[in-house]
Amino acid sequence: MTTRWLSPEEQRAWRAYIAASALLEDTLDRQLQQEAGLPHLYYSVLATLSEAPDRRLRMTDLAEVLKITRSRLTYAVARLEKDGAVRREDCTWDKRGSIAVLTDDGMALLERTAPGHVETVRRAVFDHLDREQVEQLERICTGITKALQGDGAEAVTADDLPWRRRSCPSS
Amino acid sequence: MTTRWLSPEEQRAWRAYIAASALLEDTLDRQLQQEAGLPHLYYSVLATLSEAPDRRLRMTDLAEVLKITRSRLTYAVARLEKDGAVRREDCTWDKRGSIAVLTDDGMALLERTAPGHVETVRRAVFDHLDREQVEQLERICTGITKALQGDGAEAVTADDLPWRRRSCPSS
DNA sequence: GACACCTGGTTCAACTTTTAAACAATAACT
DNA sequence: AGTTATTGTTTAAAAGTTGAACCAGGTGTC
Repeated sequence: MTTRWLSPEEQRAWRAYIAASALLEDTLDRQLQQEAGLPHLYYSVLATLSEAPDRRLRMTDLAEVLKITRSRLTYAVARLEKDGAVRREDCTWDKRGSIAVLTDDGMALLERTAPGHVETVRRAVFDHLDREQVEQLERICTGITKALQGDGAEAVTADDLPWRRRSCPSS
Repeated sequence: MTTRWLSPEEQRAWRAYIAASALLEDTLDRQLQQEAGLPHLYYSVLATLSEAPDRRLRMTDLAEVLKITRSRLTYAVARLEKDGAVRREDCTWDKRGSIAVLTDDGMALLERTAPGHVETVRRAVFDHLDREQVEQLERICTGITKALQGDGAEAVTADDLPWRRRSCPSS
């Protein structure tokens, strides 16, 4: 089968994306490293936990939301635990399980550093987007995620989690 | 000053972006590692060189286009040189300079692996975007880049390079 | 031209992260 | 009961990243 190359417009968009994402990730990493002493991924772990019911999430769920491997997450949480921002608890209804819990210290760190982070994100991204573009950005990214997530899977975002199977044996 | 938090729409868009970019970078890395034996960044080095006039670019220019530090680039090019995909040449009109040149082997590698890469990008991104969205994506990303690039700087993309100062002493 | 200062690029050592594979424990299915 | 699948961690190796230090060469000034 002959290759379906990118059209010139697509190429431009793709290059713009590559540049922007590299620059953005770099900026976020530096800003957070500076202010919170954490790389972006680690901050995301805390942020995700902070919004979860009861500030706790099972490792696999957390990994799924963040789109990283469990192995990578184990490493990250180990460090966050050492920093005192996260604590691990055993899962009572599934003895294999391990639950990451945001500590008060972690919450405090988050609250202390969130404003700076949000400001960075805003300046980098949202300050120059109109309503329409914000909406498009979401749609575009959701589409990408869906495409990459194996088509059978439902979209998994933080919002889905409170009702997910592993969260709690409420049934 | 009170924090300008993200609106719910912005939050959704931001989370969608975080998820998509993590997943995308991961996918590209794996696909390219598999097919070309290179991570995405390294592939981008080759791709950028392949489009430069005479398939060569000064290190600083290359770093600027790719939005990475010179240090990081030195490391990357060192490996690519060891692989035989890139060769370094001395810059004749500026004796400090070092020029990265895409070798024939590098070009061959690129040509061999480009179809698979493009196919991945297409499936992940462009297959589910319409014309309008492609255009928006470019605009959004260009805006981000501009915002992060220090406002004084002109946008630097591969397209600008043939005419850039360091490329050639044609003046 | 001598001086100071700026740039291009590399090197180094420390560190962090990532990966993949293997593993133990537990759950779930048949 | 006996597989098979999942959860989460561990391990060792490799890779990548960083920042600072550094050299060599350019640029500008007086």
